[in-house]
Amino acid sequence: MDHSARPAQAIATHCEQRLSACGIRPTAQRLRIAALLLAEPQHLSAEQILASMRSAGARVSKATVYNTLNLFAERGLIRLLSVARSRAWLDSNGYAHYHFHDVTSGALIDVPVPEVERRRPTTHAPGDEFSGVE
Amino acid sequence: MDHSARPAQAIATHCEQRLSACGIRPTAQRLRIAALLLAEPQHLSAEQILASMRSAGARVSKATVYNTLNLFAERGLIRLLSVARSRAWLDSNGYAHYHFHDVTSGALIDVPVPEVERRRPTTHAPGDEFSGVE
DNA sequence: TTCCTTGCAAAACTTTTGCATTAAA
DNA sequence: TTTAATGCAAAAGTTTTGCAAGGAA
Repeated sequence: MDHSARPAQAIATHCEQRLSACGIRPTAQRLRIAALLLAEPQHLSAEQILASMRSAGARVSKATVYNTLNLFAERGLIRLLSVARSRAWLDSNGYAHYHFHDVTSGALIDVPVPEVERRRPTTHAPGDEFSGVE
Repeated sequence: MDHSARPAQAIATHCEQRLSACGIRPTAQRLRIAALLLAEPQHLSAEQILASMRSAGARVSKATVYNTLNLFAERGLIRLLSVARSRAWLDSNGYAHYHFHDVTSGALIDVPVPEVERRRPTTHAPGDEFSGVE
């Protein structure tokens, strides 16, 4: 008898519901990728996902993994943990500050610490949306 | 008369001192890269630095830019703003948490919000060093 | 001279794209 | 059947590496 907290069938059903809720057709590959990412909180690179799926016997291509990840991120199902397409370097001896990531433009905006602490519920420009806190 | 806050000469001297303080020989290319990064807080990609230097008339190669940036980061002069060599994807509907980046192993560690709030001055494993807050 | 730095080109690696094939509604 | 998703391979983009040439101590 299987004593694991969440049987495979329950996970599959859960993933299917979440994909459908986002208007994503639940294909076999997408369900497997979703199961990996949504089963428990974790950070995976595209390469890790590909390797994991293949070692589990799934036939899947790099392109599909990237397509799927980008689709999931676009629909808000997952989040991308790297800010820019390329890496960014900055002076470490500057003032203490947070980074705000403008998801639309990809820009990275410095915000001084006091400003964040004091004005938590602040105003937004029209159309601004809250994406998440890193 | 030049009314800019920091004359070019002052910036150059300042950069030279900071490089020397880190045991980095202050060559022409390194000083130009340092001037870009240290003049004011900003985030630059390697490509932006290269383009900026070349449009300013400097003769510099990609390899030198990367070598220099990696050297600066290694010596603690600047910081790298992307966590992993590759991008990472994660479930956005997980619990609220921070990310701790293990600089040595490159691992990304989840830490629940309450744990951070309550135990700010916590213990460290021997050899752990504090790298910075993002 | 000796050691370190640089530039160039090629290699390694990550992500995207084009297109024929396959699977889902 | 009609549309959308997949796999493959090639392309595009980013970062690293090897090595000869150049510069500083």
